[in-house]
Amino acid sequence: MSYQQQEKYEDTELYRIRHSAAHVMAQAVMEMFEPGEAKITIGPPIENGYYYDFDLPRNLTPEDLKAIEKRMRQIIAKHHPFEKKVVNAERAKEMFADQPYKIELIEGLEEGGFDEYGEPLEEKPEISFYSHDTFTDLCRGPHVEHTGKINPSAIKLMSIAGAYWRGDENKPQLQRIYGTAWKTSQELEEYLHMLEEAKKRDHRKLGKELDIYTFSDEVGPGLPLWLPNGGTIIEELEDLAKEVELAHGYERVRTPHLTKEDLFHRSGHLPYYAESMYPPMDMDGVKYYVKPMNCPMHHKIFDARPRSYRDLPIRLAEYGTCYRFEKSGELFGLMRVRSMQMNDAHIYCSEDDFETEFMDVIAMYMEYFEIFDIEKYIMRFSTHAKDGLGKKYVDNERLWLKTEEMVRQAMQNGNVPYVEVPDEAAFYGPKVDVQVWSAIGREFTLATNQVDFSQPVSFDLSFKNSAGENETPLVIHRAPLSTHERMIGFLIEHYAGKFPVWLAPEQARIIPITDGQNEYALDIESKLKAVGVRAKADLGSDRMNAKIRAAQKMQVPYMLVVGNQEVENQSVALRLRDGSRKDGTPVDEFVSLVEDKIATRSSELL
RNA sequence: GCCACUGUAGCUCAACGGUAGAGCAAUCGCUUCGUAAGCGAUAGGUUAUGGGUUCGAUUCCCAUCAGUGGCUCCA
Repeated sequence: MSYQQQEKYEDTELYRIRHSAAHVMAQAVMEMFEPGEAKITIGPPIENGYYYDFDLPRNLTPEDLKAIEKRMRQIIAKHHPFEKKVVNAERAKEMFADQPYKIELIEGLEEGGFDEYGEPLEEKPEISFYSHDTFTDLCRGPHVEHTGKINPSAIKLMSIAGAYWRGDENKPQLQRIYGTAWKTSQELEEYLHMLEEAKKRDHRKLGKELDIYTFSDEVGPGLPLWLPNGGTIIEELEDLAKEVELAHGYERVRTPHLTKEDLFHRSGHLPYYAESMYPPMDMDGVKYYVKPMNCPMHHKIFDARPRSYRDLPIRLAEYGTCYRFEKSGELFGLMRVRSMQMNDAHIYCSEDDFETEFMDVIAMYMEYFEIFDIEKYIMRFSTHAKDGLGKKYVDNERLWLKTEEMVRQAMQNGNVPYVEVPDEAAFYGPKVDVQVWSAIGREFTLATNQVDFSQPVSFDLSFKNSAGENETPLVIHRAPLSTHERMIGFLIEHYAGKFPVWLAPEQARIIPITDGQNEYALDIESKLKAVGVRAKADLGSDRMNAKIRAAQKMQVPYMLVVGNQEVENQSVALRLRDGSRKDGTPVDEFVSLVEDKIATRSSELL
């Protein structure tokens, strides 16, 4: 995603090193096959490295990767210069006569139309080649002066993957090799170390270790089962949502998981969203669908009685359970699942109220981000694309342009930084998504704020305005806390399992030093439970050290070690999960400390 | 869905043609200990599932299922 990268990346030496490494890799791969057998496509630098896509007569293996990497080092050692040559299209096509993908690219350039990803270009570019040693590639550069400028001890081939030509699943599938390249071996080591560290906080690993969720083959892929610890976190998130939504004037509703097909025809889901829906079940000739979104039911609640402008805005909230049939390869731990519970709400408002309502949702994001200390994110404003009208998007260009301008104005007036991305909207309107990254660097949408000018019309929603006329409301779909699945997946990684006290499944563990203090430990446990603290006394026969270790591994924020001394003073030897200690803390003092941290949803332990 | 890889006890891994083994967790004893692993014993597996090759399959082959890395797609 281009907006992730600094504009300047393309001007850096690292960019040229990676781009050149891609060419060197392509040479090494070409040498493994008879002339004309291997087809080259594109090989750009990306964040942290580069890739190159090939169409090859056989599949590459991990052993090939080692051989390719070895050959790359040999090529690098020869210090082959990179030479640029500008040619006309005719000559270019001659040179790449046996490279159909290159011919396609040259034709794109010739027509002045398209770059290597098939994206339109502003002006007709020149056609240039870069050659080094035996390898020549259609390429606009830039490169390093010669292959020796690539540090042979700072490169590594990372993985083999499939990728569609021009990212189109209807086009041939290519083999992609990902590589990384740095200036120094130390930078490479740091990068690899960073990847290792990221794996440790992967929610799939931590979610298992912390007993938050599980999957069962018998239940099905993408259908997570929340363990008690996960259930606790869900309860806390819902309590937070209830509080905040009450303060922002929302009302809570409840709707079924299942509806007749007609409702989804009317909403537009069946024409535009059918691919992502579970197939219907047939009841006496009537088809019922499990809901992929809650909106149609909320619309019917709005429509349950006549509405006046005085009632507006109406804000209906529900932690609704939805089911979406995501393709099998798209599933990803908790972050991408087939059953999910959304922090959903629909705001019905007039056009005049739109900006206030839309910005109030953005303000709600900010409130949440502050609570969770979320700092790294991007607001992405997704708009329609003209040629998707009637296919991906409801066919009403006038309303698309109008509502997009309303959102743009609202964001600008509110001074909210955002990037605008065409052709990413929901089928019913433009949206502003909050993009974040998983521990392993995968980007995904956390929260969303969407405009809908389509469903209110198809549902015949209306209210009486002050002039006594019927007016169609706008609908805002919003999910600041995402879904439980994605939010908790994200939070596990965000906190690396060290949840703030209010979210921690177990908030305090009491550890008696010998069983002589068991009774005292149980006393403290019930004192804490009485004020709503999730506490547990560990009365096992392990030594204290082992009990501490067990509590540490579960990231319990507070460990209360109690021996004879503590019993005498009515105190606890407080140990925090960061290893620090506050011995001799009076029990009452600890109780009020933990109560305060929970009540204020503090990120601090002390 | 597509391409590649992987699938052994709850977890992390070993054995890789001669009918499975360790550590941790669990259970039961012993231990009663001052801030990240005390000691011992017991139990736990039709080696994802279903076929095939073989005298013999966890190991080789095929299919299915699931997971992983990507692509596509998304809260």
